[in-house]
Amino acid sequence: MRILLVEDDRMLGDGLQAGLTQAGYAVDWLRDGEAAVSALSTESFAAVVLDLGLPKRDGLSVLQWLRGRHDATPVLILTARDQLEDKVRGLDLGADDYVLKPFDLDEIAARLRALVRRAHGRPEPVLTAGEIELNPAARSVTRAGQAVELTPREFDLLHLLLENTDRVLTRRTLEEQLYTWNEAVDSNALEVHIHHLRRKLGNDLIRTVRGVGYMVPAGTTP
Amino acid sequence: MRILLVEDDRMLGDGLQAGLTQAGYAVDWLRDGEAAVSALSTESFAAVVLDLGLPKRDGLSVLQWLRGRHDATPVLILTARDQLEDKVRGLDLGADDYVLKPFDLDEIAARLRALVRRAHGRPEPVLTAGEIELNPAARSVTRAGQAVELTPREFDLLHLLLENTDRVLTRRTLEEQLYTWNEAVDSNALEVHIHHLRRKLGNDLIRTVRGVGYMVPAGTTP
DNA sequence: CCGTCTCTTAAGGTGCCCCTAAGCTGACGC
DNA sequence: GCGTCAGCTTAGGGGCACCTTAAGAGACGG
Repeated sequence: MRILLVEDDRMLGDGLQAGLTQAGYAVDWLRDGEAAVSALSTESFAAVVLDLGLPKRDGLSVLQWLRGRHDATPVLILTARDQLEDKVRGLDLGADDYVLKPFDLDEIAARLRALVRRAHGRPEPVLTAGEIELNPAARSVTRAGQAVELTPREFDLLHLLLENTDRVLTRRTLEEQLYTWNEAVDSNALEVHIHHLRRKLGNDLIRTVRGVGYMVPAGTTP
Repeated sequence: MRILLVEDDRMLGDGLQAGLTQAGYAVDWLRDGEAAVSALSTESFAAVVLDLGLPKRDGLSVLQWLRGRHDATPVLILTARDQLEDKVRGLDLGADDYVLKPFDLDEIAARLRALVRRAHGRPEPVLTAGEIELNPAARSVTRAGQAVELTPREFDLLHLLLENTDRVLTRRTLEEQLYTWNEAVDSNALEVHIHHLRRKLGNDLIRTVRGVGYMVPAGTTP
């Protein structure tokens, strides 16, 4: 289990590295924010232990950058007790947990374990097509990383299409799935929803197969 | 099971000692902070019941000293209702639980039991979402560092939601978890509790997913 | 036994979503 | 090039899910 430790204080860093190594982690120790960003952009870690006061690039900035590229690597923040403001801002920026100075090594190890378990334990299945991503658990959709708001019907319809990429779904099939039982619609409601989806997600995503139905091509944008 | 009681009030201390002894604990009762530090540095206890207003050395100071030497002995803090600030600081300093004056002996005994049990395993991590923090052990919630009082139902509901951030929980799921199979409520009780939570914690925390249920987004507020 | 706190129930209001419908556009066949 | 048809686009009204509020039932402690 490889983790990244970012801490500029020599004494603290040394102690943390020793302790975390003892706890069974493979620890990479860097001293400034820029090095951290560089490492995080090329390598993968099970978690990051991040001090806030860093040379060259602040810890919060590193965190923000990390989350900005949709990297969900668990981040444990080290902060002084009197800097509650930083703590709150860190959590807002997407930190997973924090530990106050002075540190308890056991506590840090325990929290790391919890973080890794939480992050690793449930990989949420995500459906993708081109730049579109759909997360069924969160009922959320993103386009090129940007969140897109869909209504329930729109979401269900897109969900169906993404579960059957590269396969044409007939209008009949779609309506049967969307409208349970007997509330069959006798209008062009389906077309309207397709239209709304295209407005929000781009015209290239859903292809019309004339006389049959609709299809979403798999893989990258065709 | 030996525990340390630190309380300067004669009446209170006497009552607590009697009650806790009755509950099956071996109780050492000390009257001031310095004596407590002295005892804690040489002896081992299954838990500490700590009043905050103490002669010679303040309770919080004792707690800080204890945690400073990486002693993970469970600490239950006794505090007056109007000193919420102390409570929050105590939890930040590593207290495991707190009880408000006036005390209920049964409650204290129960919490002690829970503390000791948990000490053998691992403390539950704090759940966070945005500026909200929930401490399952203490059953406490803070918003931007400020303590927020929740009723039991409200707390349980929030707990469920925070354990599943970024995942939509259906109304059905929530009701099944909140109300043990004996009785499913056939009203909008859930909606009312959601409403109350929003009043206390802000409207942005809990998102309605129409036709499905509720969800609290992890990390920053979208 | 009374006051307080909490939870449920119920009613009324509201905003959003979804269907409908009707006109429009582009494709295909002749 | 024109007719026809499938699908596209737009707008509006109605319904329903959810919100909000208030009050009574129940639990608990004094």
